[in-house]
This record gives sequence, C-alpha cells and structure tokens, in this order.
Amino acid sequence: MVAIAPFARVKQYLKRELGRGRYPPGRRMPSEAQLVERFGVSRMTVNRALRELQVEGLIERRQGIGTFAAPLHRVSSTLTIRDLHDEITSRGHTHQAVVHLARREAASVAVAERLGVDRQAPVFHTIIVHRADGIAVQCEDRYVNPACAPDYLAVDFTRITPTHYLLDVAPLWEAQYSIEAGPPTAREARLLGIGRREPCLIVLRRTVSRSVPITLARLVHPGTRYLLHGEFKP
Amino acid sequence: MVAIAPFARVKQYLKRELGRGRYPPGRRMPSEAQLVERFGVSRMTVNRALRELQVEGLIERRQGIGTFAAPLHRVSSTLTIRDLHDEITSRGHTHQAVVHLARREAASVAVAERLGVDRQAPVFHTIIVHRADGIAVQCEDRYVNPACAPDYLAVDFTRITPTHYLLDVAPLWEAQYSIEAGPPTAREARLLGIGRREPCLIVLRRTVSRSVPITLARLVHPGTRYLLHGEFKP
DNA sequence: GGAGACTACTTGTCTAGACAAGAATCGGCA
DNA sequence: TGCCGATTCTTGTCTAGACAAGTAGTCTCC
Repeated sequence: MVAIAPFARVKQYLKRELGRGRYPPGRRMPSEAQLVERFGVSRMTVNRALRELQVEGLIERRQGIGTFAAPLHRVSSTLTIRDLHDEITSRGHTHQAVVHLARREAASVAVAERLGVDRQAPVFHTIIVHRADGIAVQCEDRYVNPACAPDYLAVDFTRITPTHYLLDVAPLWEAQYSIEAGPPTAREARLLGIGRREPCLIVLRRTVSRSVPITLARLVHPGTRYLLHGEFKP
Repeated sequence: MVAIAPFARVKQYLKRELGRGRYPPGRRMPSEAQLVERFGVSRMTVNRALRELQVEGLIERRQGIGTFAAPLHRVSSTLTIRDLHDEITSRGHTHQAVVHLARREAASVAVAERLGVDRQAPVFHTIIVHRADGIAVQCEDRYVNPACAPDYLAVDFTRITPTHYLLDVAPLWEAQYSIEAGPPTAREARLLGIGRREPCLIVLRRTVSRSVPITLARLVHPGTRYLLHGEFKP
C-alpha cells in the first residue's frame, strides 16, 4: 500500500480539522453520509475512520443523533507497566533481585478482605528488593492468593520476577492501582538503604483475574532513583 | 441489539480462550477463515473482532503469516489526565485557585531550550495553587510559549484553569510527562502550607502542538493529599 | 544443485447494499 | 391544545465478494 489507505485519509483529514480548531468541543461533525460523498468512498470506510477516532477519544458518536467533537478536557494515554526485569535490562543495566522474605502466613484482616480469602487463611507473602546495577530501585511487598498460584513459593525469584510468573499462571487480568508519594516504612527504608524521610513513589496494585483476586502489591521506589514516564499522542 | 453482536461474540470467545491459557504468548491463533467457518459469520465481522483485540494488545497479527497471542509481559492501560477543576468538582468538592504569580519573564536557559524559544526571549510564567474544599492539593508552576497563547495572561485563572484554556487555544497536542516523588521547593512548601520534607508527587509535563512546544508545567501535590489512580482492563 | 515461477494461505482493505435501532420533526386527529 | 404515528436522518452492524500484498513452500527448468 504505497498510497495512504482511504480510511486513513478520512481519519487524517478529520484529525487535522480538529487540530485546527474547526470543530470545537461539542460541535457537530460531518455525518457519515456527508463524508461518503466528499471522499467518494463507501460508508464502511468512513465508519471505520470514525470508529477509530472515537476509540482514540477525539469524537463522540450517538446513534440517531450524530457525531460530535469530544470535549478534550480530559486527555488519555496508554500507560504501560512493564515487567521490571525487562525494563531494567532493556536499558542496558543489570537486574538483580534479593529475596528478603518468602513464606506462608495467616492473612491479616486487611489482607484477607482485599484478597478475597478468609481471615487467618494461608496466603503467600514475599518481600523482594530489585536492584539496577547494584542500586536498589524497588522494594516489592506482595501477597498472593494461594488458590491462583499454588506453586508460587517454589519459584526462584532471583531469576523470574513475581509479575512475570503470575502473568504466566493467570494470563489475563485486571488491576486497580494507585500512585502516591510518601515515606517508606522503617523496614523498607532499611532494605532500600535510604533514610526514613526520603520521599518515595509508592504504587499499590491489586490484581484480579476472572473476579478472583490474585495478588496485592506495594511497590516502593526511592524518589530520587525512579520515575514513571510516558507520552500522550492523540 | 438485545443479543450480543456477532463481532463481540467472536471477541469474547477469543478473550476467554486467551484467559484460560489456551493460547500462551506466541502461540498461533485461528485464522480468519477458520473463525468464519466456526462462527458462521462473514470475514469482515471476524476481522473487526481481531483488529480490536490487536488494538487492545492481546494479539499480534502479521500479514502473510497469521495471528498470534501477544506476550503479555507488558500490560498497558489508558491513563486519563483530567482537568483538575473537573476532577475536583465532579467529586462534589469545591475548587478554588489562587494566583501567586502571573507575568512575562525573560526565559532562562533551561526554559528557553525546552520551550523552543531564544534565551532571554519573553515567556509567560504562572504559579497557581489549587485547593479542594480549602485544602491545597496542587501547586502549578507553568511556563507558556507566547507564540501559542498570546492572551494567556489575560485569562482569569480563578475561573478557568490554564490546562482548560490552553486546550481551547491549541486543541490537539502531544505531551511527555514524568511522575516522581520528591521534596517540594521552599516556595512550594510555603504556598502549599506543608513542611519542606514532606514527600510530594511531582508531575513534569511538556506539551507540544504540531511540533511547537506550548507549555512546561511542574505540578506538585502533597503526597498525603493526592493520588493518581487507575485501572487496567484487558 | 540452484534460481525463478507458481501456488496456497495469510492478513489488509474496500465496496455496495442491506436491515436495525435511536432520535427528532412534522402532520393529522381527537 | 395535546397526543400519536409516519417520515427522515442518524449511527450500528452484517454480508458476500473482491483485489492487494506479504510469506512460505513446491515445482520446474537450467
């Protein structure tokens, strides 16, 4: 396809017009029929262009009403969370994991509730510090539901990260996460080799597969040694 | 459409099989022709299902070769950054903005470089503290390229947030951002009414519209009063 | 043995037409 | 006036067929 595909041409045109401010948020955009006529393509082609723009959040469509420029006052981008091992090694650094705890425990009330198990039921608990070129960049404190990964404790976490292993065991999942800044706990500060008052980026993540909670993770990164970054591209 | 649409049925089936681990990463998946036969639908319908799964990152497709289960060792979600005003008021809180600085300045070397203007060229600089129910939740330190928004300083920022205004002036843009934890500057601590050692969530954002840098922003949130949250849904 | 043509299979895309369903408008009728 | 149905416009979806283009294997001919 040396020339640009028709559906892409329609898309490009509409994007450019949106970028020029021709369609401010809420303004009605051309209907499919109008675009069919203007570009001399079939309706399916126009429909695909519009559907993709809708997925990208640039327009809103309502059956029976029409197509409208989306209010761009929220902007979204895909945030990719990669396996930490990949992330470190792909930048040419060496990754090393030190296991400080890996055992079966009785679930506390808070853990039991969020992990969907009974109070005092056995759960797996690991604490692993990840280092890039010898420098501690993450303290990973994780609880795992044994029902989902019965062999979790047998994994050699110096070679396979928990994230990686859990993705193999439970391929598709959903997760809720929050990102905040805060101080490390005393133990985390000691394991990371930082001061107790040093600001840390703390990610809390709860992972669910087919309605069954799999794992709770608290990922603590020393603020000066780690940052999330990303890019928006409408 | 009371019954589920055919393309969604195909999608759902493949998602379920992926979730059950039937197609581990890299495994070949059924071809379009096979799915057409199995579901008794047209190829366009199957194609749409597969295309959407591809966009969601669940499968990889290569022309001439076939369709394959994607390696799920990176997981992505859409991170939505909303206008702070919307975010606060939509939760039933009141939003208040206090302008602490709004003036024209000569660009420093660092600002000039990142904003794509000459050194010492005039740029706009605003410092605004945003409060939710009277509590400071963000200190917004922003530089704006005058070429993109000549009337920037005339805006009443107690009523319209800079983000909102800039989105109106330059509708479509790209942004790079980074999120880290760190201490506030002395001035930020004073403006936010927090201690100098209190951990803060710091977002740095650079926004570009059609290759022209628009604005640089440093958004500082007291760690205990703000958190980003989100959700992955494959 | 090697090179090139041929074939089969894959995904990528487009077309013209069709029906369904949601929403607004207009006309007629009580 | 007020209500109800018909019409029209919109998006949502599906179909059957078509051609293009990338890949891999096979077959033939030199």
